[in-house]
Amino acid sequence: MEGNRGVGASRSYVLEVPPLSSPLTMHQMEFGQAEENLQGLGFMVPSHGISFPPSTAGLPFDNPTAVNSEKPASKPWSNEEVGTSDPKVGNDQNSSGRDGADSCRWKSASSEKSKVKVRRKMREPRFCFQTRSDVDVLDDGYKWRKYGQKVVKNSLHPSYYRCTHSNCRVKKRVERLSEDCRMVITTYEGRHTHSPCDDANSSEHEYFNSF
DNA sequence: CGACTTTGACCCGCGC
DNA sequence: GCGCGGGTCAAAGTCG
Repeated sequence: MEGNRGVGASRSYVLEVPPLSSPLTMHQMEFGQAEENLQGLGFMVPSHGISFPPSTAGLPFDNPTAVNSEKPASKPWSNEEVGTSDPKVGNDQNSSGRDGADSCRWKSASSEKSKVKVRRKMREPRFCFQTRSDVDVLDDGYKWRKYGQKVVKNSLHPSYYRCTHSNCRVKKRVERLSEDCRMVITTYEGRHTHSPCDDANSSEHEYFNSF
């Protein structure tokens, strides 16, 4: 797309994933420590109640290497509501969100459309960060189901994932930089309504639940 | 057989 | 208003 469609306030980070030790497993990582690292490094921990990179928070990385790296290509995600509409977003997400759409497809009735429009504008809070990894899908403790992939500009093949947990509408988008295939940009949208343990039985993931 | 992935089509928002 | 491009749907295919 030409113009930045409202380059959003999506937060972005760059994390370097150690090449070995399957970067995606949340192994023995000290999440608390990780968080400190993040903050110490200037990572922004949202203070307004949105889910910190839902599960991204404690990402499985020991050593985040860079900070606040803007996404290379402008991403169209206007994230204005990040700081303002969390509660609404949460409600929307839980009550009418896409699930509404699940039962009554949003492309059907015209009356629905108006709702949808509103909903569409009310984007979920988003977090994006970059990682250097050979694998696309980070094991953040949640279970994801791919629901789409598309070739877009400035990105090879962004994949779209949705949390498989019922009533959880969290989505994430995974894309690789065209310039550096090892760079993976993961964007989380929404907030988990359950703990990672519901999906993956790992005590480490309990940490995420605090967000 | 159920869960998941792939993929083409569709819809909508935004810039011009 | 039009066209482009991103995001999502859903049928079909694949896998365990």
